[in-house]
Amino acid sequence: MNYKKTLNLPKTKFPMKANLAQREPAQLKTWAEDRLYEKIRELSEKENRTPFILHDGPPYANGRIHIGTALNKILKDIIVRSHQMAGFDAVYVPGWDCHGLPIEHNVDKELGPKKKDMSISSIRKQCRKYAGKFIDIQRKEFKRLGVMGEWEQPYLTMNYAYEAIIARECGKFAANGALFRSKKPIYWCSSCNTALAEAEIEYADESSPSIYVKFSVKDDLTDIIPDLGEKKAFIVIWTTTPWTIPANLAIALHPDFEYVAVDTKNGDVLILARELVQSCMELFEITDYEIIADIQASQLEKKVCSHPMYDRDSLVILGDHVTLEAGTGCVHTAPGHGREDHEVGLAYGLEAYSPVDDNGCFTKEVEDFAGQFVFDANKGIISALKDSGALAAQAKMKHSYPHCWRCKQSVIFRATPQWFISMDKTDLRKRSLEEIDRVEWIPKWGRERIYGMIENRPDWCVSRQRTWGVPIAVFYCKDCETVLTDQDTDDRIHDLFKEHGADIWFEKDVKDILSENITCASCGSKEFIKENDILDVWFDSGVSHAAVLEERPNLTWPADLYLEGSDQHRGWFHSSLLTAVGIRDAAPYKAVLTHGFVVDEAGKKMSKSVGNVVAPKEVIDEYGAEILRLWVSASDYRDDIRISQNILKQLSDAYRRIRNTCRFMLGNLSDYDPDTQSVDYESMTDLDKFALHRLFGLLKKGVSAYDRYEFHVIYHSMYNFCTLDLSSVYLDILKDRLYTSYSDSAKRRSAQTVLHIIVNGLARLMAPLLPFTAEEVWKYMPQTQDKADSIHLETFIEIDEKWNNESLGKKWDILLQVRGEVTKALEEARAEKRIGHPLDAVLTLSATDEVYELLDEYLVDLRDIFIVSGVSIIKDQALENAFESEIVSDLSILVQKAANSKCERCWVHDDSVGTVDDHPGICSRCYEQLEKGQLEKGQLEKSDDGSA
RNA sequence: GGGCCUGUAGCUCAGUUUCGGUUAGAGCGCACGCCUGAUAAGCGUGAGGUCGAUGGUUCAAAUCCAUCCAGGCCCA
Repeated sequence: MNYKKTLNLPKTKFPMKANLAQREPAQLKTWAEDRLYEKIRELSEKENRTPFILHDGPPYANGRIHIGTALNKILKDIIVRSHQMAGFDAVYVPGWDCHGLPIEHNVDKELGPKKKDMSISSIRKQCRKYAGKFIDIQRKEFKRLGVMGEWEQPYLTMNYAYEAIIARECGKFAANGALFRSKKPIYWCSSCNTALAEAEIEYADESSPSIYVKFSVKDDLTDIIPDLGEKKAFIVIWTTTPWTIPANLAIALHPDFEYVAVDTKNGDVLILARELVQSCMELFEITDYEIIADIQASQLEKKVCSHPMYDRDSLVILGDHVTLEAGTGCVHTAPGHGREDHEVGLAYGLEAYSPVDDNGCFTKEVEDFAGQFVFDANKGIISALKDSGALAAQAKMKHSYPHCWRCKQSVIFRATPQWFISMDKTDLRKRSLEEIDRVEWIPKWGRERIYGMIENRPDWCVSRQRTWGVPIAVFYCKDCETVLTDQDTDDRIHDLFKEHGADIWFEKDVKDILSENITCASCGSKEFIKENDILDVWFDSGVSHAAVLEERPNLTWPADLYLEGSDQHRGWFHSSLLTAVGIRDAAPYKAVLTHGFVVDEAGKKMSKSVGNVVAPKEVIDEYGAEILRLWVSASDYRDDIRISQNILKQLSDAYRRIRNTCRFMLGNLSDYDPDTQSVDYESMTDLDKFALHRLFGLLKKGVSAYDRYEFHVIYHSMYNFCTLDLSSVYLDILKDRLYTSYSDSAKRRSAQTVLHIIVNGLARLMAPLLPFTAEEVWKYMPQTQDKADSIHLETFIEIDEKWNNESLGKKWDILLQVRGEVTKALEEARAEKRIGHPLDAVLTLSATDEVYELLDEYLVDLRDIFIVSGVSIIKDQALENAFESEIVSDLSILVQKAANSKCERCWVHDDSVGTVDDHPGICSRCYEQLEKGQLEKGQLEKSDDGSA
């Protein structure tokens, strides 16, 4: 007889093969059709849940998503989902950053020469269209990752209402006095007649004049150079841009370098860095010289030199940017023509003097050279210096020089009027630093990072001479340049932008917007200039807290959490903090979480040229989004995280293991109704209680790990639970009970009750990490009265405190340790070919003390626990030829081949096999189950003899 | 060059903080074996680490200190 049919083997339609790449899109479609996200919102509202707001940092609407974007969005989704399941109302509004140079740049390229004939408005329309295209592309990609949110109502920084708020917030900075206009050097292309951004600069080698110039010191230096006598002291500078000499205002020395006075025996004493004396003297062709004094840079600070060409002073200042790599250690400083020059100049109150016009020609301020193109003027300037005796040496030098990306011409650095938000006029810096300490930074070092940046940053330059962005919507007085601050005007601008978008600014004249009776508060003038510069895009995204959190009724200000890569300490966290503190005097977030960057298996950054880039689409197509999510879940994202085929392969193996474990449990629940057939905790076997004890540990750990955003802890615990606690112990032991017991037996129902609790708890725990798989498991779980249509409408399982059974746990820890020794003993016997399957064996265990007591307590269960055909125990006696445990003291295990016949049904070797008349091939236990099982089903007519 | 961070088996992670303390753990992968009633599954056993390097403090260092190397982000 074939007894296999009499067993209760697992039965489920839950597919073993995940087929994620195909199944996921179908699942997404179903969720969308079922309006799952809306249902979650409705449920949350009905239950009046506490909101949890993760505010999305907007990705830039350009290009396809890369693996880093995927990481970021998946992390956000895990957090949103886990908070929803923890009982919050976790609304997620995704956003996009739409303005800015890269889009304008790409549109430029698409338009080509046509652009010249187009109006600002029509170029802006093209940019808007371009951004819209990539928003659609990225939205599809994000949705494909399983990220849930308000995809049909995202926030876009180019939405009219958003643009209106950008202008409004900027206006508030103008009103409170933080916004001011000042000159700052920027890259300028004289041939294209335009300002250039860093990203528009290409570097190429170029040959430039290299000159050394003597600046005579006006102040008396006899204190510093006692042997100076009647000789003249000069500070020598070096530069490769002679045309900036007319704009020289200072000479910078390094505060820590050693300087010396060199007597050149011709009446001059030259001051330069000690380390560079020799090389300079060779250059100057001076062979006879003598160092006559050591000088500290600080001794020269604020001394005054004469400009070598004009009747003007040049101040000696100190700066850390000075190097000894080339030159003299004394740096020619023209604050209008160099970034570092400008910054160090600010500290000494020097102006950004830049007597150069839009065409790159000197203005009329520059005697002798007015109207000359600066590069052409180099020659004349050099000869003028030579004539006046200020030129110490000249040469040519090849070096890397910035060029315009479009016309390839050399660019210049030139100070132009820019708009700034002051860090200090309104105590913005101080207040921001105070706010930083009210925010929770995760990991903790985030605080140091952003604190240092805010502490040291210069004023925020918010103006860009560009087209695609939101204008700095302010007017300033034509006569005195005072910024107009007028609430009515600001309100009107806001309303205009809200209705027409920011384009309106470029289409209207001053008089269209300003009412006629407005006068300058400072000088009474009625003439105003409409600013046409646009705002730094960091300002756009930086005010998202105002444009999104404050505007949408289902969101909160401040947000509970911002979550971005660690580059955003300089970026969005930073700009958001400044705009929020500047206007609202508080940080817009309660906590800030950062993640690292995705690197390759060797820890190197990804780059196209190296060829180590992993694209999300490829991973999704090959493995499924779920594997990408598992990768995010398994990694400690606070550091950089690695990805490679090898890692993905490993995760996909791990996924299969989790999936199969669930499948096996589902298979054993096919005939179980949780509503009517569940067994009370008190009536369960100890093994079942132990399984719940372990589940308790997993769930507690998992839920608290979600709370701390430590998802890799959940992944590892969950995975280890599946393999160690379930697969190799609980489920393995349970097989005999589940298969051989009759369907409705108490022992089987006890096991099924536990299995159902485990799948239920496990599926819910994994739902935020693996939303597709959790839903699939959910679908195949037994129906119950209160089971929601989707697992994502549920919360984490309610953890029953009585599952926590420490004393039982301790007993089973020992039993499992003994079991581990038993498997070793069995393996030894198997290697000696004495047995094959463990059920071929019977065991004799010798133990002492508490181990013996414990084994004695569980004696009848040991056969099941060890999955062998028989176990007997002896106390305090030696066993011949037995396996001696090295881990459990005084434990030895004798493995012998089972002598009894093997039951055809349960495969256990038992002495009752052959004693049942009608069924000579099976054991009495099986016969009993068979009988009860048949009775139950009413299938066995001849069993009504009263024996059952 | 500066600021912040990281480095533990081939891979993913524990252990490092606050308190230095047996032989540094787990799983995967790998090798070998068992089973064929989770079967494109399941079970078992085993081999893998000078804890990035060097120096120091200490009776004792993966853990504390210093320097260096490698890598990442942000500045310059």
